[in-house]
Amino acid sequence: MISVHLKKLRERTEISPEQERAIRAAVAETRLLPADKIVIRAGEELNTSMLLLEGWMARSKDLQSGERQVTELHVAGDFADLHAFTLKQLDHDVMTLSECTVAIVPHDRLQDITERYPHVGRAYWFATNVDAAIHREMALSLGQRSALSRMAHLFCELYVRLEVVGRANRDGFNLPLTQRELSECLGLTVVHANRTLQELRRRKLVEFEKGKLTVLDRRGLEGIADFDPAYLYLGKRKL
Amino acid sequence: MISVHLKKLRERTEISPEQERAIRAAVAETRLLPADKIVIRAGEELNTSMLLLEGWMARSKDLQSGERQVTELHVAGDFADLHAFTLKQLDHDVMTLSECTVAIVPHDRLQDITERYPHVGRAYWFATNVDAAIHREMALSLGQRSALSRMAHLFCELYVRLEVVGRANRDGFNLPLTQRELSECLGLTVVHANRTLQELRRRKLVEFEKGKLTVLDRRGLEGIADFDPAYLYLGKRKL
DNA sequence: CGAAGCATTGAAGTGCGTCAACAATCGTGG
DNA sequence: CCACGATTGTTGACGCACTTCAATGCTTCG
Repeated sequence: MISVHLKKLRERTEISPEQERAIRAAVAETRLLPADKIVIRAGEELNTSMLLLEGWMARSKDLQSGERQVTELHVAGDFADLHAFTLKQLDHDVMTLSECTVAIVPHDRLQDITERYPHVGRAYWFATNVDAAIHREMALSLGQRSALSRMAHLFCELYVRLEVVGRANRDGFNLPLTQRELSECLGLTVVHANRTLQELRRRKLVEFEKGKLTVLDRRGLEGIADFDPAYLYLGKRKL
Repeated sequence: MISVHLKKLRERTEISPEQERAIRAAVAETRLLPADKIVIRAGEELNTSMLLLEGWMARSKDLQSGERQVTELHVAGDFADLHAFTLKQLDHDVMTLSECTVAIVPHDRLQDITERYPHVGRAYWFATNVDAAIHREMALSLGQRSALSRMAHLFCELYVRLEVVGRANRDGFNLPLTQRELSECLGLTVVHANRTLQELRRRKLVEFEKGKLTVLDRRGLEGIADFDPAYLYLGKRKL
C-alpha cells in the first residue's frame, strides 16, 4: 500500500532500494480512519506524521465567525502533514473527507532517515515545498480567477495529481466531495458553487455526480482554468 | 548585516556560534539591487538563493491575461527563495519593491551546511514551512475575509514579522508599497484598495502615507482582521 | 517644465452572496 | 423493508461588495 507513496516520490527523484527499505521501516502502524472526522486540530502537539495511502483528506482553516477555507486536498501517496515534522504543531485542522487508510510515521524515525539519507531528507523537504507551490497557485486562483476558472483549475490540478499515483482514468476520477466541501475549497458559497458547476456542465466540460468527476473536454477545461502544471514540479530531478 | 537573518532564526531556535560561522561563510557575495526589478523569473534555473538583508521584495504570479497576485512579501532577514534550494526553479517571479541588499548563498554551500549541521537544515526546512503557513493564512484571507479585514490582516502580519527583526516602531513601520502593489497583495483592484484604505483611516485604525504605515489602534486592527499570530510560529522550539 | 506614475473620486455595472423554499437522496432505526 | 429525519442538491428573487470606466489633481523626477 505504501508503494503509492514511493510512486509519487519516484515521479520526482531516484529512491534507492536501501532508501525504500528505510522509508518502509519508518511506518509504525497503519490505521483506518472513518470519513468526515477532524483527525488533527490546529495547535495540537504532534510527534508523528500521516502518510495517506487511500482516500481523501483536507487541510482547513476557520475564521472565528465560522467560515471555513480548505487550503489543500490530499490524495493517496501524499504526506498530509509532513510539515508537522518541523513545525510540531499545525496552524490548520486536518480532516478526512472519505474513509482513509493512513500510515503513521514517528518524527524520530523521520529524523533518523533524513540524517542517514540526506537525499531522502531533501526529497521530503522538496515535497513540502511543492505543497507551498500548490498554496501559491491557490492564492492566484482565489485572488484573480473567476469562480468558473477557479473550479476548472481545481479539477485540472486534481486530475494531474491523481494521474501521478495512478488514480485517474481516461475519462476522469473519483472525487468524493459534497458541493459544500467543494465550495469551501474555492472560497465560494454552496449556492454559487452549485451554479458554477452547472455552468461547467452546460459547457460540456465536466460531469459530476455520485462522487465521480467525468472530464468531457480536458483541453477546454485547462483553457478556462489558465492551467499550467509547472507549479506541480513533475518529472525527475537531482535533489 | 546578516545578523538580521540570525536574529530571525534565533527567534525560533538555538543557533550555536559554530553554526553561525557556517551560515556566515555560506554567503558568496552581497549585492545591492535597484527597486522595482524582477530579479528571478518563473522557470529560470537556479543554483543560489537570496537572503534579503535590507529592503522589501515580493513573490508574484501572473495570469496569462495579466492579472497579478503577490503571494508573499519579504522583509529583512527573510530568505526570499530558500525553496529554490530543493525546487531548483520557481513557479513565481521574485521582485524588488524597494532598493534591496541581498546576500547570495550558493546551493552547494547550503547542501554542505544542512548535511554537516542537520539542526540548521531543519531550521531552514522549518523556515520554508512557515512560508507555507503564511500562504495558507493568505488563502483564508482571499477566500473568506472581506477587503477591509484582509487589509487589516496584512498590516497585522507585517507588523509582527517586522518586530521580530527589529524593524518596527511603537507607532508602526515603513511600508514602501504603492497602492497598486498593495492591491496586488490583497486580490483587489487599485480603486477598491484605495477605498478600503480610506475606511481604515476613517475608523482611526491606521494612517498610510509616503511609505510609512502608522498603526493608530493595533487591538482594533487585530479585531477587524481576526488576527491570531499562531501561524507565524514565533517563539523558541526544539528542531 | 513636462511626462509619467500615483492617489482619489463619481457613476454605473456585475459576479457572487444571502435568504428562502423545495426536491432528491441517504442513512438509520423500527 | 419501509418510514423518517437529516443531509445534499437545486432554484428564484434580491442585495451588496467589489469592479469597471473615466476623469481629475497630485507627486515625482528626469
